[in-house]
Amino acid sequence: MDTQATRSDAIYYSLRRAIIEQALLPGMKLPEDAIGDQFGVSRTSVRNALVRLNAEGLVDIRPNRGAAVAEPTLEEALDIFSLRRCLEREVVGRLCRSITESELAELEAHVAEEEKAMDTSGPLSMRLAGEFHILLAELTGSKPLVRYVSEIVSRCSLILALYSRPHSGKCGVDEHLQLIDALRKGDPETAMHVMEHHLGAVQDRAQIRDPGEAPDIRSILSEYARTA
Amino acid sequence: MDTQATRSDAIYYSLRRAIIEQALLPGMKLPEDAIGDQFGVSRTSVRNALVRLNAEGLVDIRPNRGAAVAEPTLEEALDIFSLRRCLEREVVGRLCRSITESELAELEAHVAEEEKAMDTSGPLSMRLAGEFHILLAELTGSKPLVRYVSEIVSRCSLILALYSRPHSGKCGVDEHLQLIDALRKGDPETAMHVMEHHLGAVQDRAQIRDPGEAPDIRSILSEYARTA
DNA sequence: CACAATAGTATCGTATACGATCTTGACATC
DNA sequence: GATGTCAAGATCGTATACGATACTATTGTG
Repeated sequence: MDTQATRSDAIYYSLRRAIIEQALLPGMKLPEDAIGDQFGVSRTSVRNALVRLNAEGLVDIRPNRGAAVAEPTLEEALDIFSLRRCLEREVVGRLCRSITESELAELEAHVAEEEKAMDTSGPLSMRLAGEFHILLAELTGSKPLVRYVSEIVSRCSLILALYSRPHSGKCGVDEHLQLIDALRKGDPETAMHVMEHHLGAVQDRAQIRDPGEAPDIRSILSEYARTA
Repeated sequence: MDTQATRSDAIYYSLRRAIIEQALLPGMKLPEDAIGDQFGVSRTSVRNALVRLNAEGLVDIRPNRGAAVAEPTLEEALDIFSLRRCLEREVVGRLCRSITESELAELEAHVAEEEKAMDTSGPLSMRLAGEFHILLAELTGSKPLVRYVSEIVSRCSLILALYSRPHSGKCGVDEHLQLIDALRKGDPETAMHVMEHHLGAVQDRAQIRDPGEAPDIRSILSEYARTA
């Protein structure tokens, strides 16, 4: 996982992480040259990565006008959250009748990491919060489901970047623990209800916020180029 | 819609259609050179298209070993159908409280086309059957939902190509009409039930089939190169 | 002074080229 | 006869180059 098979992959994962951690904010332009320079690769590899990010809705590509971090409208944001509910209900439903104690332990370990990261910087804890949901999806063993949940969760990060206020400290750790408890009991009704409540809470953080000015893309990506 | 903005787009849509209409069967190799030759473009544009198709699960790309039409395992197939139920339930639920009479007419017009195509070749009627579901998603007005349903429906075509028998004549036209009736009544319960039943019927066509031999990719694509 | 035309720059879309990796088939060896 | 080795060909990943398109700032005109 340290070095990817291809350079395109490396760029893809780096950009993805940069977007999810909100280092690259919605609306920010993503010029192929600048990114290529920063990562030390040609435009070809960058384009490949951008195409993929576009396919999963994290990046908008307008012909001959370049790529930019997607800016979901408020309307799209509501759709996406609605879809997320739909998908995560499916996840919870499947897990209730299949989850094992060791998998529950895995989830608890993840939440422990979340708690540890709560003190430190926002980006990490934001990413971990999302990855909890992706981990849930992975435990279903359904690759397509993982793909969709990953995608949706990423886009929700984007939405929170656009519409949420600075964001509250806890970031849902308690709710994650509640969910684990519900899964352990194996009762779909309560589990789904907890999930529903949790997602509602996440969504409720959405609120208008002004975009602010655009800093230099190279300085932002210098952090991400190292770990590519 | 006749000519796409970029060549990559043209290739993308052509390949996509070829896969959905089962001209390109699961497992078939997709060499960049051969496709580029056939469409009269360079590998660059073909690659771009293949990356996109890979992102939506229609094509597998293995590093340094080329692309091939995806071959969902039986297990993945079940997952995908389960996901499809989940998504289309969402679609139907939304439509029940928003659909207008003119939209219903639009659906009926589409089914009329399906009926007309029933006599002709399989590929067309198979594509139309899928597009009915995509049209449903479009009527929700939710772009993300359309994207996901399109993706899932395409992959279901792939699955039917792999696992279904020659395929029955009606192909669900009656069920589509039933669904429209249910939507007109605006009752979510019956509508979802009808949808559930319909998808169950589609899924039940799944059955093992042997892959057969691989014909020349150029001759298959000559048909699709014209309309690119 | 406001606004349209235009030249210059930045950025993208695509083709081509080259090295790297994988596949295939022949040959040698056990 | 089975298996391992290696060379030739096929195919891919990536860099680079060039024409096309969109953006920007300057200049000229009403």
